[in-house]
Amino acid sequence: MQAEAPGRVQDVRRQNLAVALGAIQRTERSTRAEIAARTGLTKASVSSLVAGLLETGLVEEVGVTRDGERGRPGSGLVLNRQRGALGAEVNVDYLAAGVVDLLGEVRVQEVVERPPGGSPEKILGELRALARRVTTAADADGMVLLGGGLAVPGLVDPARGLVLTAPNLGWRNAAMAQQLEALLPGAPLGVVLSNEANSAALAELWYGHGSSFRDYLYVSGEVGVGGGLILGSELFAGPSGHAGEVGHLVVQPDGPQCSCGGRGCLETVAGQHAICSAAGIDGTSTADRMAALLRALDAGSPEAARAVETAGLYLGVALASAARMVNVSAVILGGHFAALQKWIGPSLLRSLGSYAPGVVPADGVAFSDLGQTAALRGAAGSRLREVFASPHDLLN
Amino acid sequence: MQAEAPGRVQDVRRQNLAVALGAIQRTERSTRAEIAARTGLTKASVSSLVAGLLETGLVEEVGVTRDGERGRPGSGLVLNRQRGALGAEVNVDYLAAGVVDLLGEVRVQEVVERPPGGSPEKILGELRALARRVTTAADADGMVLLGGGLAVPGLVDPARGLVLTAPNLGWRNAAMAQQLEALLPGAPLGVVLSNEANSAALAELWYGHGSSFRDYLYVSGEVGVGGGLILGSELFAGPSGHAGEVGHLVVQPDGPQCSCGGRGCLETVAGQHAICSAAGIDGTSTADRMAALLRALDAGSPEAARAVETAGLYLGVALASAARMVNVSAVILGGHFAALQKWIGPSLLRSLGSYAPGVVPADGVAFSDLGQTAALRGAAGSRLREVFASPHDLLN
DNA sequence: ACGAATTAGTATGGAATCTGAACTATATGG
DNA sequence: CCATATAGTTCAGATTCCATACTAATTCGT
Repeated sequence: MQAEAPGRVQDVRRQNLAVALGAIQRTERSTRAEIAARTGLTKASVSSLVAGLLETGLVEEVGVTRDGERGRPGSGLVLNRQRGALGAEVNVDYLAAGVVDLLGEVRVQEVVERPPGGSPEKILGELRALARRVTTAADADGMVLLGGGLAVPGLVDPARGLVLTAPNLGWRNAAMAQQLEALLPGAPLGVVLSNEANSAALAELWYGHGSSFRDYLYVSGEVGVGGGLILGSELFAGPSGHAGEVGHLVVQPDGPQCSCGGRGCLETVAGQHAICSAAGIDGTSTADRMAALLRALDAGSPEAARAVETAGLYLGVALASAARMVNVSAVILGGHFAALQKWIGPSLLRSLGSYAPGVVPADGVAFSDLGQTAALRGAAGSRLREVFASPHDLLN
Repeated sequence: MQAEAPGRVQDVRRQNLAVALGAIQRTERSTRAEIAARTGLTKASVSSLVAGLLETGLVEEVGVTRDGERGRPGSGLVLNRQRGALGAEVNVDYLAAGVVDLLGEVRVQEVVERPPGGSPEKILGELRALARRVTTAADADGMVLLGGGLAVPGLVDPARGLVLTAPNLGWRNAAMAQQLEALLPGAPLGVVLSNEANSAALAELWYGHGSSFRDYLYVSGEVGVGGGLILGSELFAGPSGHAGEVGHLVVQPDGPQCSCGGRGCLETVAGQHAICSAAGIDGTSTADRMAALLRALDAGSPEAARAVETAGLYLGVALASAARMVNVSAVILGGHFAALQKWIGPSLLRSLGSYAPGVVPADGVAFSDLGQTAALRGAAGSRLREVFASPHDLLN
């Protein structure tokens, strides 16, 4: 019995605005009558709700549509493609920004490679310039941006605009509320932080394999191994916001020390550094080493193949446990795991089948094909989702 | 965007009835004015809501209460202790039933030891006789039972009244909707099935260490190792209802075969059978063997101590992973783990600290002291919680 | 002992919002 | 060109909340 807030009569309208908007979102073109039929609201209510939605600017009335054969045609209602959200990502060796419209389509997008390192202020300055280019382009297209999301590879506190820790960026307790606001000055919903793996998991839901799975564990293979958990088509963040972190599940009780202080974590055998080292590959930057690893695999290097196979084996151990723990039957692999699909897939499947038979079937394992801008899309998408969840907030 | 139901004006009242009832539940004795102050509802609304609650019979008006110094005293409102729910449990070697009132107090309770084995029909026949004794006693006390819960050590489908699998009972796809109804004929909310570990986890929340933790993993050590996950003071069941099953997390990638088909599961090293075997203890029944184990430990047997220590070590491995996966920082151990607290505690803490330092601190590890009737209380309690969540349903 | 002050609870009117039924608007089809 | 069908609007009625005013019951101060 947590402190439940009392309901007001007005809350009913809040909810029904969202219900009506949801109905419009789910089809290419709706009419009021259709919305009434699908939601169970009366025509009268829908009329009134649609009037409200038109006022928010989220919905547009387009010409008449003849749906059936006889009778008066309805007037078409569609989502306004001139409304959208900014998505951005700071990662170890690149910055990215883009604009996604209400239909979920990426309208503008730009990725800038950059050498690793730099203070939060410096990097956000660069990102700001990038964001300005992107939003200016969107503006020229007549778009209005309602809010934005910024994904970073680390733990965040979205409410306070704080990056708690981002080990691979070298950030710790970075307060960035002001810089976030500066990315999208005056936007109704502001810009909020999110975790890169979580955003990528959501991008997968909306733009990737989400059509096949409602519940899955997304595993992002970067320098570290991150994770995002999608349950019931929603991100499940856990009590303090970082559930799904598979990178530090214990897969080798007597394995090597991990940077987290633990021992035998998945990351120590399946992270990019670990795989490259095991394959005997070195180089200056991580990106270079990964490229070299792929070349070695293509060239048929048995050493490289064995390194990746081992990673797949332990990935299977971790995913077997993880899937049982949260009761999901699907896994989506992104980042370097997606790039290594051909080589890591077989040992992963074998391992999953042997450690948790029947839990994650072979067709429950998928590899992402969203590429580098997954997190950006997820970050923007989650802000759009907020809009869909409470359109009322856009009515002054 | 799942199919959201439209809201009606009446739903506001549904919610506010629950809010008002919640306010009454949280204090020993309330007045209308107090409820208004605490919930934010107006006095007028509270008056009307309380009238409704009185009609459900869940709340009683008791004499006037002088709360402050001056002014008209309020009329006291308390939960009706004559309303309650039946809780029952079928376990490998005992049956249990009891009645819990709205205050959460156990009013009647009875446990019957019985030899393992028997068809679902036979066992539910015995349980029915037990339930009748208990409900008759409650009836004599003037109690009205609104519903009931039956906990079983296995996976259940509460909606269809089905026990999917209960390996230690030897049940599989047992349909028991009729027998459930017969346990409490004509009760407004019927009797529903639940998983034993989940119910025990909830009992811990309401009657045990729940006052210290809002988020924790409960681990039930029985013949198998079960688990229940509490997040935000709610049971988290996962997409298909069996999240939190720590018994089959992989703790030894090259460990022995498990009955689940996997390999190196926690259950193969920390289940009752596994511990007793490792300690070199045999006997006819599991209960006998556990008793012998405790005697051996008390007598200082190094073999027994080592067996339990090993179990604690691997329990730590599993819990380190589990806690990270769902992002909780507390663990409550029940069943034989509670009984073995003195011997298993140190190695468990050591292991947790070494595999996931900082994730589950030492004061995040607690041992249950609810004993055998935890599941019964949890099962009844969850039905009562339903009543508190929607008192409206009890109005004609 | 009695009125002022204080607090509890109820009654009444107004606002928001849904429903249902009646009504208007605009098509198709013989 | 009128019957039929479908879309959308209007309006009265129901529900439930809030705000305010009112009545009820008690303590405090003189």
